[in-house]
Amino acid sequence: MSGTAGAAGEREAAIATIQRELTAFARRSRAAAARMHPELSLVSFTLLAHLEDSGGCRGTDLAAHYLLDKSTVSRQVAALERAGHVERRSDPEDHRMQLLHLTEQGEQVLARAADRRSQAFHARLGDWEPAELERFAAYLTRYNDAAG
Amino acid sequence: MSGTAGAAGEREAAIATIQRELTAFARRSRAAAARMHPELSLVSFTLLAHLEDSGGCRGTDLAAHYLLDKSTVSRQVAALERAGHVERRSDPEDHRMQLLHLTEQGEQVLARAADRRSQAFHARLGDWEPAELERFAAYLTRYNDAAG
DNA sequence: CTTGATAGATGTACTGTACAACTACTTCTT
DNA sequence: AAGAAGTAGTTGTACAGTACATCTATCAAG
Repeated sequence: MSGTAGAAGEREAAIATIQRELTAFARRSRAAAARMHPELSLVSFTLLAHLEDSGGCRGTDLAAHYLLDKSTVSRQVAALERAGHVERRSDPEDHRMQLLHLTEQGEQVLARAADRRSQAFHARLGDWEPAELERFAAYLTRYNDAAG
Repeated sequence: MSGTAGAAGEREAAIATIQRELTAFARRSRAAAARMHPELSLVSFTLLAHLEDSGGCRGTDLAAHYLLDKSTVSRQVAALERAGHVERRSDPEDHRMQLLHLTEQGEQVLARAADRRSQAFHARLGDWEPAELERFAAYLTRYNDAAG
């Protein structure tokens, strides 16, 4: 009896820790990104990264992928265009939509920000064993898949 | 040679995955909190939870702990007070500072939000093995400790 | 008693975000 | 072919969260 109660308690405790630590991380992330690469907010970084990964997509795709309102994306993209990081190309087949793609400058800015992010992550994970990294990566992926 | 290159590559890949998944989580967290408990934003929740954990503290302590500007905390606390979730008590020893503590209503609102958060986490982690939960919790704690 | 430190509030400004209403275009239906 | 319905994107408006600079009140140390 006390055995199962103890096991349930450990389970509770582990979940509480996960909740607390993930929340702490979430709280810090924007400010940390702002410190790491002030020229590119976390959201801008994410959108540019998606454009790079996808090789160009529409605003609607960004909105759907990140659960953002299309107006939010519209303004973000407008700002990124103003900054010279993205370009829009009208589709001759369908004049409603515009394909967004990175400019060369956008690629460079993204690369620099990605580099600084990567350095920060490497610094924090530098002394982890390969097997630990693999497991952590797998756990996070599994968690996010369940959340999304 | 190819052996070490492969190991380094796996390491890189794991770190990249961790980076991607943590970023994805951070991006979603605020909106998720807003959906989960609309009456208490992620930040408000965090501040109330800290007041509960600490059993009452000063605005400055909150600012230091969460790396927020004191003006931000001042306004957040003012809003929480307006909502009836916290009360301030002047210290007769030092009239500069005010001890913040939860009201009974604040405790209830916090408890409800915490409950809904907890349910969401349990739902996502329900089918994890105890050993997996322990390791995930330990990894997150280790990561955050390195980041802070 | 002045000087400097500390706690907090306020003025101002900017970012990210949503919702609603609008325009422009495309596709479907009759 | 004409009108209805759907889709992509923009714009008006509003709000939350945040920072920085500045101000007030208080305390502490010389």
